[in-house]
Amino acid sequence: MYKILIVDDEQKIREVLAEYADFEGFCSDQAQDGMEAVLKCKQNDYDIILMDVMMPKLDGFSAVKEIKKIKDIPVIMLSARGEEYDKLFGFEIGVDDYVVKPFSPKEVMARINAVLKRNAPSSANKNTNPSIKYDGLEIDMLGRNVYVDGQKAELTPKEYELLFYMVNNKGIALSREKLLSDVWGYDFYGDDRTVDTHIKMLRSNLKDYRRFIVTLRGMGYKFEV
Amino acid sequence: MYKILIVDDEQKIREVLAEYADFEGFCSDQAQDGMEAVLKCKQNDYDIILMDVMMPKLDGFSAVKEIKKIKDIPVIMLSARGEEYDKLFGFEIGVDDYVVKPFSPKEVMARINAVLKRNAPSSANKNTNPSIKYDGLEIDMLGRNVYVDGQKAELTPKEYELLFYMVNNKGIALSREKLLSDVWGYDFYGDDRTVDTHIKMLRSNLKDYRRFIVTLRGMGYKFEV
DNA sequence: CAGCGATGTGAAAACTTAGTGAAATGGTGT
DNA sequence: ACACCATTTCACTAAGTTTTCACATCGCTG
Repeated sequence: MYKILIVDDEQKIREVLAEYADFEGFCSDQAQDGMEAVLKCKQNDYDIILMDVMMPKLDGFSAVKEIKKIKDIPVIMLSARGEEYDKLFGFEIGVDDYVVKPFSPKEVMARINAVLKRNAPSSANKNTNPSIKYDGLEIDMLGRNVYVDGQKAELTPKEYELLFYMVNNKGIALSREKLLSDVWGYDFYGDDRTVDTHIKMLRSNLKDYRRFIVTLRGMGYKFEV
Repeated sequence: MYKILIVDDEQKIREVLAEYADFEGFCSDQAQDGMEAVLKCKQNDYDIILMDVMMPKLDGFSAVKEIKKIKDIPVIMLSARGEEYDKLFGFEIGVDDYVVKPFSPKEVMARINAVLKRNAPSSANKNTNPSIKYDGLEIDMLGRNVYVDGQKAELTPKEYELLFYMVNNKGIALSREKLLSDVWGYDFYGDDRTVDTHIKMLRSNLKDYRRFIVTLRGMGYKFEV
C-alpha cells in the first residue's frame, strides 16, 4: 500500500485530498507547512508527496529541496495559477508533476497514479519490507520499523525485541519468566517486574493499539488481535 | 487448516461454495453482504476471502478496501460477466484473482489453492491455537482462553489453573488434597474447603457446562464429558 | 424420615498483583 | 568527565483474587 504525504496550509484542502486518497486505497498523512513536511519525511517513508507551494514557515520548493537531500521521493506540486515561472524551477529541483489550483481531486489522484506508475516498476515497495498489519498497527520486523496509524513509532531496542517476540508468539500466554529468558536472555538475573515496565512503555508507544497487549493476571502477558 | 470467508448475497451460491470448500478441507464462514464481511473480518482471521462484487449495503470493492485497511488477506472476486472495467480497478486495490460468473466450483477451488500457495509461505494456522472443545466449551490452554458458547469466559488465575488441571486429568477422580497439592502447590497449608469455593466460581463461569465438573461425594471432583 | 456429615454458596477479610512515576544504575559517544 | 538515553529497581496505589467462615442445602444411612 502506498503512503502519501499531503502538505498544504489549508486544512480544507488537506481533508479533501486525504479523503480521496483513502478512497483510492492510499494511506495518507498530513503536514501543515514545509517545516513539518521535512520533519515527517525524516521520520517516515512515503511513496509520494503532494506539496503546496505557498506556505508559512517554509515554502514548498525549499521543503522539497530539503527532503531531496535526504530521500528520493516523487513529488507533485500544488500551485496557484500564474506561478508559471516556478514551474520551470520546480522541474529543476526534481518535481515530478504539477497541478494548478483550483484542481479536481480526481485529477490529482490520476496524476498520483501516473507518477507512481512511472517510478514504480522498481520503486514501489522499495521503501517497505514485508510487514504484518493489525488494524492500524504495522510491524516490519526486517526493517525494524513499527508504525502506529502510519506514524513511525520510535521504540527502544528492548521495546522492539519485546514486541517482535510477542508478535511472533501471538495468541500464546507468555509468563514473565519466559519473556525474560527469551527476550532478555537466560543469563538475566533481575527483578521480573522489569518486564512490566517495558510493557508499560511499549503500550504507551502503541497508543490505541495497546489493546493488543493483554495482561494475563497472575500469569504474564500475550499479544492478541 | 485454512479459514475462508464466502461473501455473496445469494444463499444458493454461498452454500455451493461452502460445500466444495468443506470438501477441500477448508473451514468456511459466510457473509451476506459487504458490511457483514467487514465486521466478520474485524472479529476473525481468515486466510482468504471469496467476494462477490454486486451486493446490497456495501459492494464487494468497497468492502475489500475497508478490509485491506485492517488486515492483509488475499481476496478472490466473483463478478458477473461484462464487468471488465472493474477487473482493472480490482487489481489496483489489491485483489488477487477474479472468477467470472457463472463459474464452476471446481475452478474456484483451484484458484483458491493457487492464491493460497502463492501467498502462503507459512501463514496457515498461524492465527489459531490448538484448542479442545467439549460441546460449547472451548479451551485454549496456550492462549489461556476459555469460551462458553463462543463467549469468552473471564476466569481468575486459579480458575484457569484448576480447570486446565482437571481437563488434563479428565475422567480421573481428584481428591481435594490432590488438587491442593498439584494446583495450589505442596506448600499450601490451608482449609481444603478452599477447593469448594473455587469449584463454585469455576462452575458459575462455565454456565451450562458446569455439568462437566462432577462432585464425587466423600471424595472430591472430576472433569467428565 | 430424622440426623449427620458433606457440599453449595454469599459475603467479608486478608492478601496478591499489576500499573505507574520517579529515582538509581548502566552504557555510549563526545 | 559529561550529557544523554535506555534499562532496571523500587515504592505506592488501585484493583482484583484468594481464603475463610457461617449458614443453607443436600444426600446417605440407620
